[in-house]
Amino acid sequence: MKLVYKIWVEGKTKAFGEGPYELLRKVEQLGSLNKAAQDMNMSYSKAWSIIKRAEKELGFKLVESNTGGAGGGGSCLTSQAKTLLNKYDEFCSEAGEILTKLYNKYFSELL
Amino acid sequence: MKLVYKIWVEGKTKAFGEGPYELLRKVEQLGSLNKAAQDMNMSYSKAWSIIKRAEKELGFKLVESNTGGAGGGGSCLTSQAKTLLNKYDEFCSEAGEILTKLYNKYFSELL
DNA sequence: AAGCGTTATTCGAACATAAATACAACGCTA
DNA sequence: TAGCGTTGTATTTATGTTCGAATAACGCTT
Repeated sequence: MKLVYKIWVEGKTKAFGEGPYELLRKVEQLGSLNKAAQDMNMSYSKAWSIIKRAEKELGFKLVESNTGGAGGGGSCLTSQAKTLLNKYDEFCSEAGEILTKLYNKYFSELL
Repeated sequence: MKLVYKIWVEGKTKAFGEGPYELLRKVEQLGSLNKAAQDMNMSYSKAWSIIKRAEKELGFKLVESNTGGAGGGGSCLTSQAKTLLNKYDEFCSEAGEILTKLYNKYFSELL
C-alpha cells in the first residue's frame, strides 16, 4: 500500500502538471515536439494539445516553434517555460519529501 | 490560477481517497448507503462499488450493513473505517496547509 | 402474509474523455 | 521543383467511466 499524489495548477481547467513538465523537458532535450512525443510513446497530436492547453490556461507561450527549413523545423522552450520547469522541480521535490513524511506519520501503522 | 492536488492510497489499484472519504462520512451521518448516495447525487451502484473496491484493496471492512428490518436496514462504519477517516482528515489538513505554503513560495509571483 | 425500504449484484447503454489517424502548410536542401 | 521532417488542425476511432434498470434477498411492521 503506497501513497500516490498528483499536483497541478489549474485556471478554468488543468493547466500545468507532471505531464506537461515531462514533455517540455523532452522538448528542451531534443529540440522537437515530434521527437519528444515519439520518445515518450505519445502521439504528436496529444503532445501538441497538451502544450496548447497549457499555454492557453497559463496565458503565456511555452514553446517557440519553427516550421519548415533545415531538418523540417523544431521547437524550443521560452524563457518563461524554463523558469516554470525549474520552479516546478523544486516544488515537487519539497512536496514529495513532506508528503512521504506525513504518510508515514499517519498511515504507516494503519495500512 | 490555483493549486489542485489529489492524494490517495493504492495497492494494485486506487484504494482510498477523497471520494470514498466523503461517501463514508455521509454514511456515518445518515446511517444508510442509499441515502448517502442520493445525498451526493450519485447512483447507488456507484456508491456500492466505491466501497467494495476500497474494502477489497485495503483488506478490511469499512461498513457493517443490515438488510431488512425496521426502515429496511442500513449501514454504519466499522471502527477501522472511523480511525481511517480521522487519520485521513488530519493528513489532508496538514498536507493542504503545507502545499499551499509551498505553492506561494514557488509560484505566487510566477503565475 | 403482504408491503416497505434497504442492501447486494449484474448488465448494457449512454456519455465523456483520450488517443490515433490523416492531411495541409511551411521552408530549407539538393 | 521535388523531397524531407517538422508544425498545425480537424476528424475519426478507441477507451474508460458513469448511470440506470432489473432482480433478488432480507427482516421488521401492520
